[in-house]
Amino acid sequence: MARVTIRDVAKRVGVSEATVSNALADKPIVTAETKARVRQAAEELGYHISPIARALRTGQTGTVGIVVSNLANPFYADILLGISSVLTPLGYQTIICNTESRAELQEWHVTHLLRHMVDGIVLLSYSSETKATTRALAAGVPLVALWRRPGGSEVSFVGMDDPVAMRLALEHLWSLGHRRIGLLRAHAASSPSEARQNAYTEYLTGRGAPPLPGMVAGVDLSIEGSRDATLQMLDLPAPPTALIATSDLMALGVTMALAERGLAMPADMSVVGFEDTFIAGLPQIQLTAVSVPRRELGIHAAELLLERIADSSLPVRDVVLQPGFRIRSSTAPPQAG
Amino acid sequence: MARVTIRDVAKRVGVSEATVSNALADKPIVTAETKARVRQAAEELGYHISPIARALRTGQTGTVGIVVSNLANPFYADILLGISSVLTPLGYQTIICNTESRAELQEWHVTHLLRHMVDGIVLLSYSSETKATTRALAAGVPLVALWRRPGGSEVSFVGMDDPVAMRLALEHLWSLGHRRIGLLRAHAASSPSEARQNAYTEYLTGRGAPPLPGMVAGVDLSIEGSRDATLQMLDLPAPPTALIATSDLMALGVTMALAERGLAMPADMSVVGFEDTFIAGLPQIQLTAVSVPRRELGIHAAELLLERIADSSLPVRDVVLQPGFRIRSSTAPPQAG
DNA sequence: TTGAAAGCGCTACCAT
DNA sequence: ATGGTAGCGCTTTCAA
Repeated sequence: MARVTIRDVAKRVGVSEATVSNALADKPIVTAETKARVRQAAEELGYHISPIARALRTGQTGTVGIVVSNLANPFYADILLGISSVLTPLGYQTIICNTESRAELQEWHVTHLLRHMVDGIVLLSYSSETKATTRALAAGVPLVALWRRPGGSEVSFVGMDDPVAMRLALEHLWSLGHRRIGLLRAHAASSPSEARQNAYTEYLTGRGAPPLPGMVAGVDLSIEGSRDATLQMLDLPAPPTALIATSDLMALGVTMALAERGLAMPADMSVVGFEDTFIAGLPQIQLTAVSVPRRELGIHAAELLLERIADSSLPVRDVVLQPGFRIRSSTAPPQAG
Repeated sequence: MARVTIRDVAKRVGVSEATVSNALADKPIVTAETKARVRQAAEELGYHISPIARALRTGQTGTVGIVVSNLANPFYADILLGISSVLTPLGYQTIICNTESRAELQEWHVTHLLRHMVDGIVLLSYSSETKATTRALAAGVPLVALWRRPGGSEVSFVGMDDPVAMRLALEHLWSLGHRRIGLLRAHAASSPSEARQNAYTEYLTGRGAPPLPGMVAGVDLSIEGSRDATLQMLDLPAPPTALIATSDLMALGVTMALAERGLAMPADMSVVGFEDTFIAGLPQIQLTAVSVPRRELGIHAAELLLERIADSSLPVRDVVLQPGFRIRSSTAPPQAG
């Protein structure tokens, strides 16, 4: 059961290993006839190239790493699906690494991916630039940041138009008559989170209703975190009549808090989510939400990465996708009084 | 920026490459003092082993493959977390492959994992034995099946005690007074699905209430599939008063169907789910469910795999974990009449 | 157009 | 206890 090597094929055809290599790589230098004979023999022997040996020689492994903050979040899972939908058909293996949003795990994973000589890395919701990413760039390994933009440097970026997304949510609520609108934003100091808050402040200020203190809460992405933040907001002297949560999971946290206080949604509180995963569409949830084109985000990230793997001298690029908006039944006009 | 190799370290310390290799592998043959000097030099130069070169030589890559039927299902995501929680700290890279439950993609992924010389493969909800898995075993690559048991052969298996799980659900419903209990099982002819149906039939028959025709539906794992099946059951002359869905997502499909028909849960229909993911616990869902120890399943699978990676002569083993049961508000006594 | 041979970085053997 | 060296399977000059 020993492995079939290029040598076996060469012997079988009666040519050199070099010729087999060139033939299988479909190099123009080899005669069509020789190519045919080589392919035939390879087929018969069940030969397949060893990516490992090839990698040692060329430095190209045919694998790409994906570093993701939370694999168990359906939102990220959908994005991953988008990524592999382009990478897998091309024969790339994807090494998915989960970081639990922990900086040291991010670092660890990127370091290990580099040792394994991945051809490129997608940083999905990566918190910030690190020594490891710097090393990646220095080693010429292309990086694509997705969803969050880590500060600085030579990385391509795929994201959503956050100001537009925020305005979509605000316009909906404003037109329903809401004036005290709270915001639950991601706690981490990431660019999308900040862009959203800026758009939020700008919008409300522009309409003469600048947000009151306590109306913006920075939370982690967990359901519990948003639940707690919501409970705090409900204790404000003039609590919000509507809440914008910048992820579906956060919105679920809001609904938990409301349930605990015996408040009804949307009667007592309107809630707008972000993402619009399948959860938002469940009959019991029916969350009005900004919808994020998850698969498309993944697809674009993969394409940007491939582009730079093919030619690393290409400049980095940014792709910004437009959000949609889906009105369901978690929003309504505020109660009189 | 050329890579630091073992040769550089050897030169620096003034020993041979062989000694460096042995020292870093902590082989007892090397003096403690030499080891110290080698480690020191490696540190100073920023040397790290090349897993690729090592793999070419030893056949061990330090990577394991995970083939999963649906990455976007939070249930499987949780299991993956369990797997990596043991593999990652040990320095293993995990290559996660999504198959969308498609046989040809399963085959494709296993084949590619073998070419990449993974040290072992976890088959998470793998549908059936294939040429690729046979090849894996022939090549001496250990396989662990998780959740579903693919027919035959030399694979370790980690699963749940399905008969017990089913009885937990039935006992709960029976004691509430339900007698017409429907079952939504996975459509595929997998062993757990069948074990559950057998336990179901046996339980009800043993109590003199064998399931009527149409009370068991085989569905795919999607929300829509279960919705459709539920609608059909509701059209039966004597529709069930309770439904057991063998996954949380299926249970959500049931609730969709109920919502469409204007039926209330649990008043008009009790529903028991399987899995008990975070979705089941949401205030709007509150699904009574058999709870599956997802992380533990993953952890055991990883351990079984490591065991056989370390010593492939070890016999395959099975691990069967016990389910829990969580009563929430999707179940109640049947309505009078 | 094809072949011979070097070498990617490492480990395992055999000497010393 | 340490060193020399072959070779894992492949690609890539360079020569023929």
